[in-house]
Amino acid sequence: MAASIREVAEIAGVSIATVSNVLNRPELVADPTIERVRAAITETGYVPNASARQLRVGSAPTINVVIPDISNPFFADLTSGVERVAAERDLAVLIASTEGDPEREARYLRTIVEQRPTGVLITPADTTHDALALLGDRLPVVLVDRHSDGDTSSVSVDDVRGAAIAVDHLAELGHRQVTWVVGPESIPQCAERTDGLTAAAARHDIAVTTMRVDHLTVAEGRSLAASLDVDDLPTAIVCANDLLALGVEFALLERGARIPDDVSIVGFDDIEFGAAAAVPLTSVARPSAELGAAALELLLGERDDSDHAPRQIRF
Amino acid sequence: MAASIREVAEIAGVSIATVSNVLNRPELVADPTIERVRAAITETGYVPNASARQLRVGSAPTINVVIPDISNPFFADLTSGVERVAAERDLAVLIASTEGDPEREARYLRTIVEQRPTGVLITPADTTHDALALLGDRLPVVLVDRHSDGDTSSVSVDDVRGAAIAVDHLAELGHRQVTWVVGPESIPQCAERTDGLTAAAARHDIAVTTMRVDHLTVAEGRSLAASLDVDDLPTAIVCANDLLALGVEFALLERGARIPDDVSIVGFDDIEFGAAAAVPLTSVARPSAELGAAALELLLGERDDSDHAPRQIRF
DNA sequence: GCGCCGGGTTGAAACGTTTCACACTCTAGA
DNA sequence: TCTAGAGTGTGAAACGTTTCAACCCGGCGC
Repeated sequence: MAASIREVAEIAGVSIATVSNVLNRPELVADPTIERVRAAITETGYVPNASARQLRVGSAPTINVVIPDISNPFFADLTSGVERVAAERDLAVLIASTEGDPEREARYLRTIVEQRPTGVLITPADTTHDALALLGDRLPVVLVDRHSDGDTSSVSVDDVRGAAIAVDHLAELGHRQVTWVVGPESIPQCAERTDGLTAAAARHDIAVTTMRVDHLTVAEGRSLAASLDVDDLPTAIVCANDLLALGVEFALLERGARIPDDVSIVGFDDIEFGAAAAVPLTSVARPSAELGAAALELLLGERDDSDHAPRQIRF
Repeated sequence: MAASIREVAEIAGVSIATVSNVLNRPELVADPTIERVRAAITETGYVPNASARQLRVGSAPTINVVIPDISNPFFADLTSGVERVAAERDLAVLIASTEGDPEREARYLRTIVEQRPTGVLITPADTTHDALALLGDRLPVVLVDRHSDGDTSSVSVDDVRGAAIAVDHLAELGHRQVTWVVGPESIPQCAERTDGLTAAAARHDIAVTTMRVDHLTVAEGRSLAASLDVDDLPTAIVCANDLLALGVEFALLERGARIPDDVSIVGFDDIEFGAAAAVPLTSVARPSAELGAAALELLLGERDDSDHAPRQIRF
């Protein structure tokens, strides 16, 4: 049905090799021939078949991005950083969202490996890295927003330091205690931020109360805040990300708390929604788009250098 | 480098056809043989090459979703509806975000056509449908959240009616005038809602003031609200989507307006963030996930029936 | 007049699958 | 004893590209 390179060649009166050359290395072809082939292409509405090309060439001009949650603006921003540098290199970016489900993640990775893309950027759903085992060393991979311990490259943020910044800030404002709202320790961000926060709190002699939630979402933040005694609030609440923080803030505002007079709320990621909230969220910014861009650049650089030493970049 | 079906066949002592059968139609193969082939597969770490398969079969087990803005929760939800039904059919869902840029959209569509996926779901960036011309009738396509005039199938929402619902609601509350905050008319949703709103307003004898923004984002909502006189607010503001509405709400709250006492704000889409806002947003709900699911089902149904009559579904 | 060069073009192999038609071996029934 | 048919397995073609080696041909230097 769809026109193939053979028909184009026939109409233009050349061989299929020449058609291929017109498409990929026009400098080898005489001008009038190029002309004729181009005409034949538009006449037939020919579109090259990517599968055939990839089969021959060995890999697809494609970057797959695997993230846990597409509705988290942090990941949306990250993706746009990836897309920016991909566009320069004529690579298409394909996004898959695992909803934090390791099984789904595995499914996606399996089909991705079958696809033989140029590379994969992944933020694994949890810390148990068997996800990577699936990829093996079959494909160039860079971990994004996860620090790796040496075998794979990664681009991440120094979350220990980030948490310290948050605490320093609160200490400066005179707080003597904070409540730390955090997700499961299997998410590395949570673990690192817990470390950074407790260390910094100890340094400033600040007391920490920890509350745990299952997911880093607005809804969980809300329901957690519902369990707080609004007449006996801590002076400061630090949340493991902005979604949580927004949830907490909304719920508390609703129940009549004044922010930041009664309680200071701090989040992580600095998403656009946070700045736009009723009481703009104080947040430890993380360079999401830069993170994505750097990850892809690292990936591409690594692919070109045969020198395969994995690198870890920290922001 | 990567093991191919040939090596597996050799190790298992069978032909490649048999390996292929083990993978795709195991009922044709004797149990002990299956066993042997499976062992060879794990031994070699064989992963089938999707390009080769697709080249042979003609299409990839893949659905491409093209949307204007991945950070709009409405589209994120829509996508998750698509993923749900895709998972049942063992199809992978790949998302591309055009950021409302028609040129980018064109680029994506070009590579998608080359990929020969099972189908494409698209919310075109603007109303001038040359995007579809690119696809031609090469691929099964369903328009999502856009109504089409007959040549292609589509799944959309009756926005005229939605706008009417909003106005009816306001009329019931006793409002005599509304301010309508809307994006460019080239976005069909905006146009339809404008129609529905003005018609319904006329019916209720309500005065409409229209204000126009360029993008349907929180940021635009904020800056628009900044231009309002906070001491002389309209009694009701209807915004073309929830992002705008949230922006307006946040900006007005910040400037001391009381909501809903001073002014009622109504949005469209009923995104999770809206419900979670300081003053929960009143919003005309739209079944985002259902929209996505229905679109994919329509697409698949159409592919199977050779009966090619395009259908338009309205929620 | 000869050999060489280089620009332009092409034939054919190769990429890794799926699938169709066919072949082989048994068993059961006539 | 012969045949039909079920149950397994296989050889080879086909999918649509890219690329390499080879070819053709006209012009140039000798």
